[in-house]
Amino acid sequence: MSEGRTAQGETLLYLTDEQLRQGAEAMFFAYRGFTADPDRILDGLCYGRAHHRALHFIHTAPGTTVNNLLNILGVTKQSLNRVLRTMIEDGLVESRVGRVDKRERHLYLTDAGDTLERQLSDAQRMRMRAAYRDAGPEAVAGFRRVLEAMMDPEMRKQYHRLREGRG
Amino acid sequence: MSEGRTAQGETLLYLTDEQLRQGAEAMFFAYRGFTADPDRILDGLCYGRAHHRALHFIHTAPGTTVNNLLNILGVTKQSLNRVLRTMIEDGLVESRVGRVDKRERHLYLTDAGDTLERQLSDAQRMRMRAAYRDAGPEAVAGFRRVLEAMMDPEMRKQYHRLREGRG
DNA sequence: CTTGGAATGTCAACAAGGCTGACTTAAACT
DNA sequence: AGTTTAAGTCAGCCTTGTTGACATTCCAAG
Repeated sequence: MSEGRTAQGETLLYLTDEQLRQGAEAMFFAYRGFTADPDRILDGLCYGRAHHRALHFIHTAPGTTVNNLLNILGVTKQSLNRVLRTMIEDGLVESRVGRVDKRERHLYLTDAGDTLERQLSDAQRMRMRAAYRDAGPEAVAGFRRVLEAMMDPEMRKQYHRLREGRG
Repeated sequence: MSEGRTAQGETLLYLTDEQLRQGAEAMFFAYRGFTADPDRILDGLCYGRAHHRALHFIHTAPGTTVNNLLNILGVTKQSLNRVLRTMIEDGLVESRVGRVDKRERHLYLTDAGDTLERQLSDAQRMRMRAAYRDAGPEAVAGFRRVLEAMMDPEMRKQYHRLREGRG
């Protein structure tokens, strides 16, 4: 099992414990880079990574309900409510009572919220664009394939749901 | 700039803002999966993700100094010291005074520490192994290439330094 | 019409794990 | 001898996650 060999004796180098360990380290270091630029921007403001995540997914799925956002982010409503409330107070997010079901709140970005979201995402995308360009299209395809395989099934559903109705 | 076209007019689909946005979402959801299994194990014990990270890198680089570990993890010594102290008290980590420079402390896993590290890493690797197998070797190579391109230069150095003297 | 359940919001308390700043100790360097 | 460096410690703060309890509002089924 820790040999990385099939019954046929064919060596699957990329499945050795050592390779997997290096993959985990790459994931760790890369995620740090992934979040570094938005984090730096948010440092000055009184916001954090949690605010960025909420902004991102409200931008992606405008009009989403609080419950839906909860499932996407995987946090408790109390935790989300804290960041959401400050952003509503600060005029970045608008919460509209649902028309069909008035219990639900639908979330939208205001112009100010859109501006901040754009700023954060631009910073993040700049790094990703450079990484994608360095690695090339085939590598990017593989990157996406492995990431998707690594998700929990629940999260994979969310991921695909978000992609519907876009490109 | 948000068109994803070169000066030659060649469309680089994988560099559109929309593709990059989806990549960011994939990264977010995948990282959740990446940490989910060890987190579940640590839930029962009185440890967290920070302990896992320390265990992992002490395992990877036995005899590392505190300062070195600090740089790898990218946290303050106070933050690291908190998790390190509990694990030393609990007999998972051993701190030996340096022979050449007695100011330094060199960190090693005890047998108990190695056992826990193994347990956590096995859980994490099981998911990665499945993801790697699903995606295939070429995808894995691309995955690694993009992750590496995404790191901060400082972290990329650390990453390579760790790989030296291994496979 | 009433009642049960669902969606949301809120309050309080707590924990993990980051951070800063100040300070000590011991060892090493110059 | 004086300065710098590695490590550890204490105190306090912030963000962001957690539970649990409870209020409100509304839909829908009986």
